[in-house]
Amino acid sequence: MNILQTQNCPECRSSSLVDDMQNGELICSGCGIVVDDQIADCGPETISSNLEDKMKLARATGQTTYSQHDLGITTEISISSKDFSGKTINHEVKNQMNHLRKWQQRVRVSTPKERRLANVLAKMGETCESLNLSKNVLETTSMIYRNLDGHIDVKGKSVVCITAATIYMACKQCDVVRSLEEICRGIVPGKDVKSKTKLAARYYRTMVMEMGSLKAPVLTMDKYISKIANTTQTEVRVERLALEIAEKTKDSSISDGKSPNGIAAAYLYVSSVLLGQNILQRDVSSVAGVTEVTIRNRCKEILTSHKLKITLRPSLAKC
DNA sequence: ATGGTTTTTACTGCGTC
DNA sequence: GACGCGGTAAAAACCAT
Repeated sequence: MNILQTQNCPECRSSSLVDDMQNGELICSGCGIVVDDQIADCGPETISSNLEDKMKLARATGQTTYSQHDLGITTEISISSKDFSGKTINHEVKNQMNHLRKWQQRVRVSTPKERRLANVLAKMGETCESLNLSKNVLETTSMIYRNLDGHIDVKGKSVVCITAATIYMACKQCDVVRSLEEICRGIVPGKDVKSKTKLAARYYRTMVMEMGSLKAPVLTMDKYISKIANTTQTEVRVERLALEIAEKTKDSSISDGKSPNGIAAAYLYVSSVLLGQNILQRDVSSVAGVTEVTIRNRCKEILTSHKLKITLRPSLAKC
């Protein structure tokens, strides 16, 4: 209960009016009469510090999502056979409700544009789930697609490839390392991945050109190194050394035009050898998706490129 | 379509266990 | 002999023009 100072009691002129929010009444604490009833509760939904209680007492979720075409704020007509007070609904009303529900579902996606949006967003949801991408990435993907709609003519473009290109961009924005091919494999498992990747790459280029490079940040080498290190379960100190060497050699031009995966794999391999933790070239190359030859070539470049003051094992020094 | 660059494939030999 | 590594040449893939 709160004491209100702005109003006086019409009976005793007392200024100590209190509101009983539970019953929606305004009461005079002097004479006890109800000054006003059915008053609106303008206060916070709940003062509980417990999240669970807050959720229970909340009037609405207060959350919208870009990953649904209607932002997730649609009205659903439930299939319950009881009304709000628990009384059973009679047969005639029930039929009417079924009819309403059917039409409500139809008008939710009314225009072809909305239908396409719903379709693409559903595909994005499925893909992010199968690729184990976080909700954050899905939301970013959805938002990028919505922004895209005005800039690029998505009509007639492959839903699968647009989805892949958008998720790829969202991953970059969220600092998640996923190659376009990985994403395409998640959408169309099995054959056809190559051609889909190619088309998705074309769409991605168009997107970057239209939306500007700020929307598509370039992933730094440390992200690639960490990803390979995590997948190969490399020791932390090896990863740390790899990151350190990468930092020292970042100014040299060894990474120009080379695949970042190969360079990251080489950094890790060099580090493991230096620390006496012999990771096999075969293992690190298969995780990085490059061949052993590529790793060897990158190793050579790393070791010869810079003034790295490192002592090499005789066998390594040869290269 | 073309030419340059990078990566892959396939093969080889060497050293170590 | 098996294994891991390093080297090489040719082919394939990629990319900018």
